[in-house]
Amino acid sequence: MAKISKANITISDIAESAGVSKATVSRVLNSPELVDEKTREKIEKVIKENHYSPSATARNLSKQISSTIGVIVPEISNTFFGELFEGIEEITNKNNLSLLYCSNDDNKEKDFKALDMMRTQRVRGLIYIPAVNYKELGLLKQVQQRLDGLAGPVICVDRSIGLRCDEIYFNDRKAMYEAVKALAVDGHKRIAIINGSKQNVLAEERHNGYIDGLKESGIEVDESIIFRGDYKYSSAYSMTKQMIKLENQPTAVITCNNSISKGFLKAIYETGKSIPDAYMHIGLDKIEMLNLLGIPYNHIERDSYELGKRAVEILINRIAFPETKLQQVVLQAELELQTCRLVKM
Amino acid sequence: MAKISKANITISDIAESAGVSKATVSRVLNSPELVDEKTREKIEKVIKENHYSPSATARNLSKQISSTIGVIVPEISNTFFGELFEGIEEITNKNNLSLLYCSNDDNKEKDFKALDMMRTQRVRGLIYIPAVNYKELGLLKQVQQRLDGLAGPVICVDRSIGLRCDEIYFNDRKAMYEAVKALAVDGHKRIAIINGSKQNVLAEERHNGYIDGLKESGIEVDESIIFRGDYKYSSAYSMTKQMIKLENQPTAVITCNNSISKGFLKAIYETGKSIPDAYMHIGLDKIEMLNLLGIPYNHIERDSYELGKRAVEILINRIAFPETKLQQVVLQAELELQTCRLVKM
DNA sequence: CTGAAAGCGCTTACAG
DNA sequence: CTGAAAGCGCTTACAG
Repeated sequence: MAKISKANITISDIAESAGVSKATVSRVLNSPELVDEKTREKIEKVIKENHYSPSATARNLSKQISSTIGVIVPEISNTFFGELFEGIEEITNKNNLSLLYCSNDDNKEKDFKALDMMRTQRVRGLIYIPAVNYKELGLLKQVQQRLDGLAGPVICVDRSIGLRCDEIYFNDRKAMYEAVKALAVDGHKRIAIINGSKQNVLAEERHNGYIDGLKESGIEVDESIIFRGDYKYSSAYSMTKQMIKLENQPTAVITCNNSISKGFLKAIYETGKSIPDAYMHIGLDKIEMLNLLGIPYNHIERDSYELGKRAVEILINRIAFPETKLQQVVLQAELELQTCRLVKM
Repeated sequence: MAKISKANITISDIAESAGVSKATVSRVLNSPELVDEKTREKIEKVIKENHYSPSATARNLSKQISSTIGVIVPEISNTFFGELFEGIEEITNKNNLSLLYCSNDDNKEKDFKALDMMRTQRVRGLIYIPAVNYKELGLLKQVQQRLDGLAGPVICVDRSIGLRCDEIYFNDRKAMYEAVKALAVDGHKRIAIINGSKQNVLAEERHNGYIDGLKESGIEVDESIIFRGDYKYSSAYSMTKQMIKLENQPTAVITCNNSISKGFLKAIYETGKSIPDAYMHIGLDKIEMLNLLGIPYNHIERDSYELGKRAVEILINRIAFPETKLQQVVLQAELELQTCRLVKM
């Protein structure tokens, strides 16, 4: 039982060195209780001495199953997804699953490429945030086909686009509805919204919630203060600049994601205006920096860390029980109206 | 050549359906130029019709080499690492490499577990940010042994702790030196520093740069305004509160990472003070929110996106040319003294 | 409790 | 240009 002098030690080397068969070594690795204590100890010693660690590749091939979970996310540098991803990692790590990462940059081509990779890698399950609203584009079938071709189940996160798989997302429509109502109760009659494009499912959800809220509050819809661009900082920035020039000004503004909120604030700030003096404001998602600095910031809070954790749990459950009915989990976003005073700049 | 009706289509199914051998199918997958055009077209048709995609697991085992790169990062929700990770993903994606992700939470145990996983997964190469300063802990050999046991080369990123592998990091010492000098030139003689712990390599680097700067400027070192906690928000917050109570106040403060800067600003803000009226301030790393809002913020800028891209490039190069000499790449951090005016809160 | 053998889905050196 | 065969490093049903 001298040290094995080889670069890549395999199960055969261990078996030989311990004077047993590969099968027995494999058993101490997988079901040690089946192996006689003395043989087991001997084998374990050889394994330890040689720092042997079995190849996941070989095991996966043999078992016809992999131990890695795939995750496809738009972009990790947006805090919402960063925290989502951390939640995911916490649970996969606890369950000794590896994590294969791919970003799709909200881009259809990259998304397809990512899906193909997950396929080829035979991931055990996939956590999937679709890049775009494929339903709108008439590409839903193509995507569904790709999901069906995967080796494991899929959970679709954050964006519900009608895919046949488990889903988990926030109730953005309701949250928006409540935001509008809160503003209306506060006396606001002209409530602007800066939102993403009509192709985006979430933007539509949020738009509908906004309309719900107006109707419920008896406020007429005014297209001139409904702004739709994309979910990027720069688009929100220029729409805000436009808004500021409007004859008939809104008194309150709702911004539909983090980047939009930032673009909005930047434009306001640059113009020498301040919140809430110029407009009452409610943003979607917290902005960490404001929170850390203790600056009150009205927003809809969505716990994306929790979202990530729950998503993995559902996926693991689905892997264990493939036949149970598909589920849609809806998480509640919470309206956080702090002091109704934003940073005074 | 009817559609194959099976759940998991393999190369044998394709071969059979196309009336050729597995070897030939494999060739059209790997080196199509070796295959006769007509046979190739026939095979390609069958592949497409059946949406066949070869198993990376089987291929990896057969080729004795994997197509995934591992990455071990402290935490993705810190913007510095989030952007680093995006840089990494961009390059791996371009090179059709998959990315196996693990976080270590700046925690030794998780770090070891992550390394073991990378071993077992036989990653082609590893991008590694060590959780802690193992040299200090006398565990360098253990870590080195783990790195040596990996299937591929390693690039150590952001923290140089004396590991035998390629390295890339920022010249923090020089950046700190320059920050101190800039403040001294501006007339400051009492320059405080809020820094991470002595166990942390980077904290030591930064500390040394600070001392260099003082010496060069003929300023005596004053221990009472050198604060060392950890790199967390809360620690910086309480140290700042302490600092504010000091008899002999500093006139300028340097904070040694993002979280520390935030804790510092929060404490300053809460006390009703403002920057730069109370203290001139230089932080390490940008703070996105301040930047977006157009609020001037003196800081040392480190492009972590670039760091990530370069790291992968070096790793890919090392994989291609294993025998070339190990390299240490030092990136320059840049002092950005905007208007020397920070947010007025 | 243990071993020999077949098999997982590929690749590739070899022969033709 | 193509195929048969061996091999990659495991697991597991089967026999003993």
